[in-house]
Amino acid sequence: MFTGHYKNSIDSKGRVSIPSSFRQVLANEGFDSLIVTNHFDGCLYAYTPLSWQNILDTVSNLPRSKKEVKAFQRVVISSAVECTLDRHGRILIPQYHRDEAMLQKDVLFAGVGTGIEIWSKEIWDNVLEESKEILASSDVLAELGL
Amino acid sequence: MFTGHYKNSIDSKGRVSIPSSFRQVLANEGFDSLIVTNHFDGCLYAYTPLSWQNILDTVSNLPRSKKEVKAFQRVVISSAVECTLDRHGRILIPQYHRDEAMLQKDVLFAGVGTGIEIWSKEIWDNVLEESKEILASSDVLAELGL
DNA sequence: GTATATTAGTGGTAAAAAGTGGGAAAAAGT
DNA sequence: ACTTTTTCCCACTTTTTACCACTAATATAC
Repeated sequence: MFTGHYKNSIDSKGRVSIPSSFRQVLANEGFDSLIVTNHFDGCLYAYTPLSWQNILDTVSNLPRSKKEVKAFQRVVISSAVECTLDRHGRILIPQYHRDEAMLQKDVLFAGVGTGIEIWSKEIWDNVLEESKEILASSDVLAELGL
Repeated sequence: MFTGHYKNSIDSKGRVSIPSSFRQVLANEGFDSLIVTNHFDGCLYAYTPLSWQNILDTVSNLPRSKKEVKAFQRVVISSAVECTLDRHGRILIPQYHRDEAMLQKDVLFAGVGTGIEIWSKEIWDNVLEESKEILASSDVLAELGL
């Protein structure tokens, strides 16, 4: 499970270090790569190879005639890249993903349990505030038993 | 069960001693670490590894498409860090948590049964007063069977 | 009541790990 | 065959972690 959040910086080649805590989670599962995809709300989302396979399996059993399925395939699946960690624990994020998520300098990695959200620091700050408000003004937590 | 409250001081590196009474509770359960998270009302909240695992399990079975679930993941899960006690019984509280809870010098640990609230002493004093007033001016307790 | 032993809490330093930047070799594309 | 892009490797800086020493407080023994 990925938890915690960390800020690292992306260099001119598009390389960023994966926070070491996340690398340990990966290593425990026996992996040395992440699947990075678009996440249609301003961030990128990184899956472990295992959890990505689950997504692929789920989708392949859905009817392509449904327009939402097609949309998912086009946005998420066709943007997915397997990024292998280099010997210092960095991945290379393709240009189109950097553009999509507006990654320029400070990159924020947020562990959200089964995966990792990848944000531009500035955008993350705003999203986090919004999220706090959502939690504060809602009884969902109680309903969920949290 | 964590009970009582204790004041310790945080140093420039972000280290604080966990009150020894709490350490004994942890040790009895066979643990030497706490999971520290945001508690979106001015304090931090520390779980035992066991009770934190329950939270994770609950959340990982919820649909990420719901906005409250995402909010919870972003605020709570992506703020969670496992803090291992050093040989003197201290934990290291990350900068972002210190900022969030405005921990500067005096840190107050309040045992609230299943977990521990971590407050800046000054804020705690106020919250405690407010809490007393809430109790004094309400019959909810009776309704709750207390 | 004083002295001694034990435990709790605090602060600093040195070693290790994590993160960052650049250059050379290899591969791909033209 | 040459240019451009990508990948791999090395060197450096910063941060983190582990270790050690000290003070204060509490409890125990005389």
